[in-house]
Amino acid sequence: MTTVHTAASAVSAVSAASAAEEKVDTCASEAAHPPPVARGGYTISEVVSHTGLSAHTLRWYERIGLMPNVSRSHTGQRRYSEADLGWLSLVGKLRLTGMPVADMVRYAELVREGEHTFAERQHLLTRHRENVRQHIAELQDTLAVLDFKIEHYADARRASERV
Amino acid sequence: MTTVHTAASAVSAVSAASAAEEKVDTCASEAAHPPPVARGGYTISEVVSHTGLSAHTLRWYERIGLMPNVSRSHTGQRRYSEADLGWLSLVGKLRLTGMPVADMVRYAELVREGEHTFAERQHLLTRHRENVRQHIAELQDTLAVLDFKIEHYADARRASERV
DNA sequence: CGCTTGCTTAGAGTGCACTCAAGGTCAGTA
DNA sequence: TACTGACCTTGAGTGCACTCTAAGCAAGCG
Repeated sequence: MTTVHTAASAVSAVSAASAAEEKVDTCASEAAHPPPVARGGYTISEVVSHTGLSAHTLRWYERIGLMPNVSRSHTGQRRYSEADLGWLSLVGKLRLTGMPVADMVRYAELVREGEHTFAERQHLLTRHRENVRQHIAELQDTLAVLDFKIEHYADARRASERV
Repeated sequence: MTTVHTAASAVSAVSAASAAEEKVDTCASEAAHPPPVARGGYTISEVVSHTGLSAHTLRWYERIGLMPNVSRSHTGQRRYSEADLGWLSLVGKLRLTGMPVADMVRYAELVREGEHTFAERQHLLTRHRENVRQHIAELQDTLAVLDFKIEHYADARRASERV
């Protein structure tokens, strides 16, 4: 039960939203089955059930600058946009692949700073991609060992049952 | 990210050594370059440089029951055997693939308890193998996103330079 | 009106996996 | 003999990523 246990599947549900990414059209239908956007965006509890992250974590992400510019209702409650969900999906992927929060915060800063940071963003992601590739190799290496050992135990058990 | 960042490359150095699984002959020349086994095993600092783990960590592994039965010199210093290095290599792999230390300790207990724990050992490793497989899938999912974004930044930069 | 539910904040607490500190023993060398 | 350096122990400290607490505000309902 390390960091990965809560909401792995839920986060991948969000990742579908991230494919859409940036330009979200704000002009959806207004009355029927009022989509969250008609009320100004998703509430925090909607985002919780959508992503599997806790409300605490969502607020904490905002506090540390990882989830900036979430808009508010007239009573100060958070209203998440589709773009916010897309960003959360990316953050979820980076998190699940072991990027430190500090690096994600740095990336978020770069995004806020505009297009002149493309080079650094590319560099940051490229570095992370290398880490991910290496980690995949380690995992596959381990998979081979696990296969071997599991087969070994299975063999030994079959042999002992036959006696 | 948790757990993965320190000493990743160094541990893979161990796995190379364990791949060899050198059956060291104890009857080597006594004076010249005495092999560690001739002195009763590897010292902790030799294991440190071999594995990339810190001496602190090696002692801590022993304290928590993850690295049992390390023999000692007549002055009480640790002497690691080849088998210990092999075990350490496995532990390194499990650790790099995110198995909680508690589970590794449990596995170590089962190994100590003997052959009647084969079923539970197999179960434990099988469960971990599933986690590893799922994690690989997540990593590859993320890799696709990273490729897409990196290419996007590269394109944008090429375009802006052409202007 | 009171109650519940759901949200707000800043700051403190938790769990994991180390990582270090303090004080000590022992072998080898000047 | 004095010193150096590698090793020993127990217990405390660190960094990360959450996770929870406490106190309070606002809306909806019987």
